[in-house]
Amino acid sequence: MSGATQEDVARAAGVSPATVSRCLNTPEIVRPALQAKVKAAIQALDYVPHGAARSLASRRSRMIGAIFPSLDSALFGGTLEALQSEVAHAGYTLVVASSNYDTERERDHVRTLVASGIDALMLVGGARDEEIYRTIQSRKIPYVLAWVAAAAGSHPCIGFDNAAAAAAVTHHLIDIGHRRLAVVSGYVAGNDRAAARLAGVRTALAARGLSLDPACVLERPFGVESGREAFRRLMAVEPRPTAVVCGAEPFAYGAIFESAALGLAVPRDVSVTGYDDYWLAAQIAPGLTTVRTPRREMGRLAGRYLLSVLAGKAPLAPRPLDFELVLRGSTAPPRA
Amino acid sequence: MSGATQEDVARAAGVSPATVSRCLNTPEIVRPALQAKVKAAIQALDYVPHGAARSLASRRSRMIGAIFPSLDSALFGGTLEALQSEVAHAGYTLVVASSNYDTERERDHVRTLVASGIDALMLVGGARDEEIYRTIQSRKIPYVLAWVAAAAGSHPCIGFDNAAAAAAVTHHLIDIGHRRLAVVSGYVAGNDRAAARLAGVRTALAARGLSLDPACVLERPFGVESGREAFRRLMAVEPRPTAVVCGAEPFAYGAIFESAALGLAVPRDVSVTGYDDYWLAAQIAPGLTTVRTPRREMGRLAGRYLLSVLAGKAPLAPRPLDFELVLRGSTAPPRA
DNA sequence: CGTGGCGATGAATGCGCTTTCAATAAAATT
DNA sequence: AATTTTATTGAAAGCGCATTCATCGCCACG
Repeated sequence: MSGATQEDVARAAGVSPATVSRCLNTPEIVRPALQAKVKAAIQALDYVPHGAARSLASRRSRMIGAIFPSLDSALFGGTLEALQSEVAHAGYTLVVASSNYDTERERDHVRTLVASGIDALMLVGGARDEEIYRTIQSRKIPYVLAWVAAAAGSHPCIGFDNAAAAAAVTHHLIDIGHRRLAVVSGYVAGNDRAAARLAGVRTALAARGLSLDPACVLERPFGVESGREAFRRLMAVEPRPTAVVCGAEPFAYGAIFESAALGLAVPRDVSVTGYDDYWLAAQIAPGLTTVRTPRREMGRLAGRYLLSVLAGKAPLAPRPLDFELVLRGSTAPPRA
Repeated sequence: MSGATQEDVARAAGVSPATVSRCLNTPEIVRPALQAKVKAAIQALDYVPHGAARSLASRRSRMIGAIFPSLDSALFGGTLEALQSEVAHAGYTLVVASSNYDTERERDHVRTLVASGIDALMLVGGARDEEIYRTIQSRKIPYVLAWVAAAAGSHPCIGFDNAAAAAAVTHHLIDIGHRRLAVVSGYVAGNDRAAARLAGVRTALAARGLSLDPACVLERPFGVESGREAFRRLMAVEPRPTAVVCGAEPFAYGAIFESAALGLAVPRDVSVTGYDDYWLAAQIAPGLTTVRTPRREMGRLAGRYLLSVLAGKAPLAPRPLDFELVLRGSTAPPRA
């Protein structure tokens, strides 16, 4: 009913359970003849090894956990898909959870995942309670932080430099003549990516002797609607900013859509930049100047990193990944 | 190191391991006094029950599996998020995999997930080898098919009627005067949602004595680029169709973007409809006439359904969920 | 003051598998 | 040909927990 056991297979194949186990785990040390018999028995009985029993005996669950701030947005889809594919390829199974950008919930999920026996864990970003890290480290569970290049406390990271990417966008705007910038950012509390991006803008401005008008920095929940609303508000600031740097792409789409509603032309009246480079950035009119983030790459490499730690290989020290500034039509010099 | 065991806790609390177990699983049958001591010991030792051992002894893993055709697209994000949230709320852990719209790979994942001991399983759609169903059923694993309302063989489904939704869109077009429709569809092989949608269009047309010109039915991989290319090709068909029904929303976005490139006006020169109603449908100009699908609802209810089966409660026979035809600016009567 | 009954606890068993460890057969060495 | 390796296999011991089953107080009741 609930499946044949190793012993059933052993009996059917006329060998010991140990041999069946070895056929599955270290086939190279069992004679081909026996192996064939065992394989046949497995087929005949439709034997599927019992995962829990395996985990218990071997102390490895072959499961890897991942907690994302959200599973709904397009943001992490690529990372998730790539991660899943990578670990599945190595025979691992992916356990996911969504923290909803909530540290409390993330903590609970870490607990649950650790209890469920995951062998390794991927988290997004580095901003969280030390307690969470302790929980993971005390169990000696390999982990990696995705979407950031460096986190306080030197945790292993697979990501890019969020601040540098935001700075690159900002420098571009300054280079083409903008002086009054505005920023639409995600909430920076508990979100070090958002914080780094905002900081990157500030750094870039400071390097040119400029700064952000506090009225021109808006924190909003992610979403196009937020982008529209924020853009509307920013366009009412006096003196009006000539460029709006969006810390997440949906804000930028919202800004561009709202500009039409406001009778403003992008980039003639105001420049807009995004952050991530989704497909829409290239399709929308005007095309969105943005920074392309290595979303899938992060999933792939995070998986690879964890797998190699699990395999006992010393993984390469993860280097920051590249981003790419993509110039399109949404940015232009400000009107004289 | 790898954590205290039940026995350690028992010793620390001066009780038997059995009592510790009961404190965790059936606290109502252990005296408050003892319970307090055990809880204290658990705290002190930072005891986390070993999931695999638990599963092995109890024959339940508290894990639920889900296999999606894709994890990257926005398509299933809402369903995934809702499902995860629902099962996590009940103390279950979600194991995901992506089949990449590939039946072979799906089969492998089912095997892996079953082996890893999931208690229940969610799949998308009903088009797959009987063998897969046998694998699941022989293990008596509760399962549910999402995104469809009914599948061959009367499997439990949580979804809406894809054909009816496509038919609703089609009837709308016919009602406002269209007679020459075109369809951009996903590959129908191995994708019963795509197939049902295409069939729904055909049914609706047939009900009015109309039919599809074979040259006006294009199957494409999902994506905006496909939509653009397909739209371009359809606009070259003679006589040119007056409306393009897209079986997936990205096709529709592609069509609308391409129409601008072609110098065609939507809906004046050609009407376009979508399928799913993403946020972009309401933001784009013209707004996209489409059908809103209950994406999150499906995840929530699929989770709830599986949980209630696991709890031994007879779940309500799942009824088809509602979709909603959303009329916006991308459809209008054809030019006379 | 004695007895049946019930609720709470402990002892013991086994879930299905991996993994030493010992045993055997085959191959290699002298 | 005798002996040492080496390559395979089997026997058996848990892995950490849930779960009977038996036990022991304790209270209600007689």
